[in-house]
Amino acid sequence: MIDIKYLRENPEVVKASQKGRGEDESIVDKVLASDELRRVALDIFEKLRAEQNLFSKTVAAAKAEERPALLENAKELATAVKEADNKRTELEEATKNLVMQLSNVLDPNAPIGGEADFVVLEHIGTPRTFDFEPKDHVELGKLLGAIDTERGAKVAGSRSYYLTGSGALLEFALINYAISSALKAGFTPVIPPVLVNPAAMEGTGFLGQAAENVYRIEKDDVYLVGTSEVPLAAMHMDEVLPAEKLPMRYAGYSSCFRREAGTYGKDTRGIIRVHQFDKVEMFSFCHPDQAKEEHARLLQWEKDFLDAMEIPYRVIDVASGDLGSSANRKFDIEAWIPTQNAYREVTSTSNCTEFQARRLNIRYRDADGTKAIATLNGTLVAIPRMIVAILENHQNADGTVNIPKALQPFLGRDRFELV
RNA sequence: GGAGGAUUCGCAUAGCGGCCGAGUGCGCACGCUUGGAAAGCGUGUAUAGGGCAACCUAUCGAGGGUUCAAAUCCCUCAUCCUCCGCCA
Repeated sequence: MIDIKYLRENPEVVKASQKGRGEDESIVDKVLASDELRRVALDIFEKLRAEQNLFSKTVAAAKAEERPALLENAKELATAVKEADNKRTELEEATKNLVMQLSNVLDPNAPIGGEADFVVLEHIGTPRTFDFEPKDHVELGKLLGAIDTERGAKVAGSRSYYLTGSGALLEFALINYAISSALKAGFTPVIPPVLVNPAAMEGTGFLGQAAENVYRIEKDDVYLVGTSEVPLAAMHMDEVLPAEKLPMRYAGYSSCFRREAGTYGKDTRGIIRVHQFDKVEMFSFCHPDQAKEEHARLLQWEKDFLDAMEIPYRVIDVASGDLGSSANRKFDIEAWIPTQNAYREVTSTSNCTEFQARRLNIRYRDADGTKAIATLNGTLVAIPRMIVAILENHQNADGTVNIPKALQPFLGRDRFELV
């Protein structure tokens, strides 16, 4: 949610931002108009209410026999107050509904354009040249007894899979490596709830344009999270955090559930795009003045992870039209996938500035009072895609796969063998 | 699933339908006292909105209702605690 005061003072900036995202800029004027009406209604209500409060006091002070006369007109006043109150509430809601439609104000450095207009910031590592025909992760997964998509489909439907043997062990190793590096970086490890209430889902902004991709358990009115960003962000909902404790960094490990609506025919083979996967997510509550620096740090930790996995990748600055509504800037890391001859997204980090915190009512307190905090998130490791990248990049001609050095201590060996 | 109890200012508690935005204790901040500290004493100590300001308005788990007036009465819901049942 955008700060209405900021919007009042900088309508042109917000309009330009909406335009840059390819979103409706006329909302800005609608908000301003609605806000004006709201303030008038608020003023009317407050004056009437003040009158009523004052009157009530005179009633209280009056003698018993004088009261009936005093109460004569009081009912009318009470009705007027109630009416004004309803009007005020109505306009407050209308204004809020409009404000909620606005996306976060873009970082001036974010590239403007659609999905294809990202800017490549850097390439790290060199894609390997194979002296044999590389196999894709589905084939390798079968040879290693690591991934079983056929039985996944049988039991759970499309985009489902089993990780077995080496695959399961690889997940544990990745998680353990991720958590131990997060600990070194000062993160608090968290295993959050993955079943959350509407307030948490709504507050983190996943019931807006992303609602189609969220699983909902209607009977109990709860949602399955698509990322632990949701329970991590909502963890401090309605709280005031002390400024000296910032940044507060959490590394959440959880399953993630995604309906993948509207992706029919896209990445249908293998485990690049699935309905359920595990992920370690970094989340930071920080001082708004520190958000940019924190964003750079999250990106660096993501890069460190890819470096440790010895996988070539590139970093892209995601274009305005492809940002989530909460993010004002987003960097994706794309790993080289040999059999696709392409870089594919494996991790992503977003700076949500105070946008998300305002919805969730999370503030920090310093000497000057309380203000909205900044929130940032970034993927440390999303299991299936990392498995794809590791298998495909580190495969040998016979189908065995070399294990990156960083993971060897967690697996007790240096190679995955055929089954 | 059933039966009770609770939810008030950072924490602990008090609170008769009007004098309660709310008392007390602790904590915290500032001041006095002291060679310095502790103790003691004094003062202050919520958030949000509107207004240039004085000030006004809202908020006692949430949402409704009764009333001229609700922390206080009624209804619904949420969370927590205790007991019973059930399952691990």
